[in-house]
Amino acid sequence: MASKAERGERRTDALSKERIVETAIEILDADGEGALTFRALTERLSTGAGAIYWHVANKNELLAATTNDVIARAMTSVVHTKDPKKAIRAIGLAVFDAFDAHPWAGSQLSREPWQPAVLRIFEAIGGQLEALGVPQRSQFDSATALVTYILGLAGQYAAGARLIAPGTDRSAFLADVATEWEQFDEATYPFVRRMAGQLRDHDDRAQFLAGLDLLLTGIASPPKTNTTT
Amino acid sequence: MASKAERGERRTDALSKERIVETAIEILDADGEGALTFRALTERLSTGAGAIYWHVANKNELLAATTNDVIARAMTSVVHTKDPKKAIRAIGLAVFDAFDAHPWAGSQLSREPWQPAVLRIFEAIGGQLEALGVPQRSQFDSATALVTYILGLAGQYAAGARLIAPGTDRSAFLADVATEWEQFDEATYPFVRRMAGQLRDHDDRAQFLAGLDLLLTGIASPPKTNTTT
DNA sequence: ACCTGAACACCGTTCAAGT
DNA sequence: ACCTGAACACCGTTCAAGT
Repeated sequence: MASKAERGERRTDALSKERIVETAIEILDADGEGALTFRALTERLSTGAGAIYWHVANKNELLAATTNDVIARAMTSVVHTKDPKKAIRAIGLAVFDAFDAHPWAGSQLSREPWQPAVLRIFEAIGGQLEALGVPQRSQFDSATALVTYILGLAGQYAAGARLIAPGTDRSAFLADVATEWEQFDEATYPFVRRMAGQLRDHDDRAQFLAGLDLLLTGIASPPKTNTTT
Repeated sequence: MASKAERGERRTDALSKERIVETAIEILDADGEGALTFRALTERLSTGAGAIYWHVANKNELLAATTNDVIARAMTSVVHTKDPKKAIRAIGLAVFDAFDAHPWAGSQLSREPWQPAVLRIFEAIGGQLEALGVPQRSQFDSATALVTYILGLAGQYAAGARLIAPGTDRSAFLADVATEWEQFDEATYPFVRRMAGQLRDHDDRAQFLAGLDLLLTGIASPPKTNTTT
């Protein structure tokens, strides 16, 4: 009655959805979105295309699974706090760091926001709003605004990763763009020109947090009653 | 010495980048992102693939051009106001309406945020911050937060368009998702469950504006000085 | 039940050749 | 200078056939 597993004969290299997802993440991390093809995957797993399709419906499902993996891991790393603002900041930074490490996940998330991964972020953030003093009727808008902001960042990060060739110096890249900004026409792009210096020196993570804090400040402010007085 | 144009012999059907971009927008609007292929384009323009490559470097450039067209048109429709908050709201809504009418543009924009279209939005919004009383050193963070939020929305809208089959009833779709939300596990998704009703009834445009106002409130609030007192 | 791998339909892009 | 359209390399997906 002893199963194969009990006899220790389990093949550790057997194909499974987990192993496929894991390998896909390795390819995505190493060589980016464009490198994940079924051919690359079959070669790496030394199998045929049909074998992968036995475990996974199609490429979209595979990408969704990789993204969920990465986000789920990020969410479990969030330390719990009583302070709701700190908690939301911690969630935001965990997601930010996940996008920083896996920019392809940002691309996937901003393209398919109905994924479980997004719902998890939505739930985690929403759960803090009560403690923040946000009235029930405003909680949906507030949580959506926060998630939209985070997804916006996700897309930008993914785009950055596509643009900055792997191995290229980030600050050199920013300096190049800043120099472009400085050369724009003063009449039509005065603000962009003025911001060039700040673009060159800014820190993405700090800037993300600054924006998150702006939203949090707005959310925690008492709503304007434009009815009486 | 009279040119062809002066003699009125200009062929109105001559190929040009403008005509290619225009046709691409027609295809994208009618049948979505997936429908824009070089084959569909050559058929519609009754020409060869090489002819298109003569005017346009590649598909990415073509998509960037279509998006810029759509956003540029949206930006010119923005009515000018003295009130900086109203002005930023008007910009946001113009962009929102553009994504509503052309969801594929949202997809493109959130994937390639270094495009001229984004810079135009960034400039238009940034130009209002001085009047809003935002200090110079905070303007970069504030403008970036607003643009990130708008790009986040862009991605979500594009995703929605991909998900909701053309011709499907939007409110029926939302009702389906809301019903799913109501059936989630109470222990792990209490917030999501509580929000199901609001999801069913919400208005995207109003919700977008609500989030924008949260950001604006945060931006207009005097910054916390955590040094003295 | 799970895997193999050739075959299919389709894609963006190139390029020798035409006008 | 501008256009034609066959050809190329590559993609996701299918499926008859194997174990």
